[in-house]
Amino acid sequence: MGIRANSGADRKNIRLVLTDAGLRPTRQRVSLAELLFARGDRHISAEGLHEEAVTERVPVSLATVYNTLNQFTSAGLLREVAVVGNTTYFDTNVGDHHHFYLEDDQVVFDIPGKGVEVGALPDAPEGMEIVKVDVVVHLRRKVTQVQ
Amino acid sequence: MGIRANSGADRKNIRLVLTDAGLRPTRQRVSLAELLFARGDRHISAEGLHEEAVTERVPVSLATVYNTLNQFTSAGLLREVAVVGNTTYFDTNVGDHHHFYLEDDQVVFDIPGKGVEVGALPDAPEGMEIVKVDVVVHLRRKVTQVQ
DNA sequence: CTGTGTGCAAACTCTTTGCATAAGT
DNA sequence: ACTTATGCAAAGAGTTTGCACACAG
Repeated sequence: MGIRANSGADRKNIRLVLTDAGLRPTRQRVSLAELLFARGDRHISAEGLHEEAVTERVPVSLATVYNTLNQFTSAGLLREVAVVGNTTYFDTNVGDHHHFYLEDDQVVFDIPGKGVEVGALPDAPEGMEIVKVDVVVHLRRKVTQVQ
Repeated sequence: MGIRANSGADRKNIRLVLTDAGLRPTRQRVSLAELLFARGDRHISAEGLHEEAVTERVPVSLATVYNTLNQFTSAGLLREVAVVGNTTYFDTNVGDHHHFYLEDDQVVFDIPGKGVEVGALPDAPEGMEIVKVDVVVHLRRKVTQVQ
């Protein structure tokens, strides 16, 4: 069912979840999972997570961060968030919910509460099935007149 | 108001629209606009448009295609479509509507008709305003059992 | 003629890959 | 021990940029 911060994202729990997902609980994967799931919902890029790992004295290479994020996503522990741009964001909240994208800062965050209701979903075309629905509300900082 | 194929996307019209947008109607820009707007709604990448231009004997460099697509987007003639991945897709339909993204083929197409209704939009956070809303319904080809 | 646009190649960013080394079970 | 993961550096996409030449008004 994924890793939830408030269910105690401690090492034991994390190792269990990784094992269940068919992923060896290596030092790097456990540490990255801790960083990712310790503080509840996060939206982070590979580069961002790597920097954080370096700061936290977790020895891990950028390539491994990419591998790990993709593996976690395949395992359903993370979800990729669609935004325009060349950077991929990963969301620790796997449930159905949607996102604000602040264009000025290139930052992603959850739309709080029941902010968006996607009404009737379209039927998937013949022979296809819906994998997920991403709603991204693009924001810009309001231009305030200087007085 | 943009360029609409069925309003006659001929050279005269295109030159006018470009001029109104503050863009000089150069050979390349007019030709690219023709390719983009000749056949109604399209979703195309820079690389794809460049290949098409080459096929159509329109002499234009890839860098110019990128420039042009970005300029058209700034001018409101195109709209960027949000999908995960490293390729940016541009949509000739600037109106409010949403997209299917076929993951297997990395192809974008419009959701036909009134397939999606985004209900109440969330309030933009303090000091910000909503620029646009992108809904992307990810599809996968249904796995059919071999018998 | 004057200023803007274009083409080319190089630079840049993000991401993936190949292979030797290290670590998990 | 055996297998899988990691790190490094290099390769690979996609995109942007700098500067000389070409073109539109």
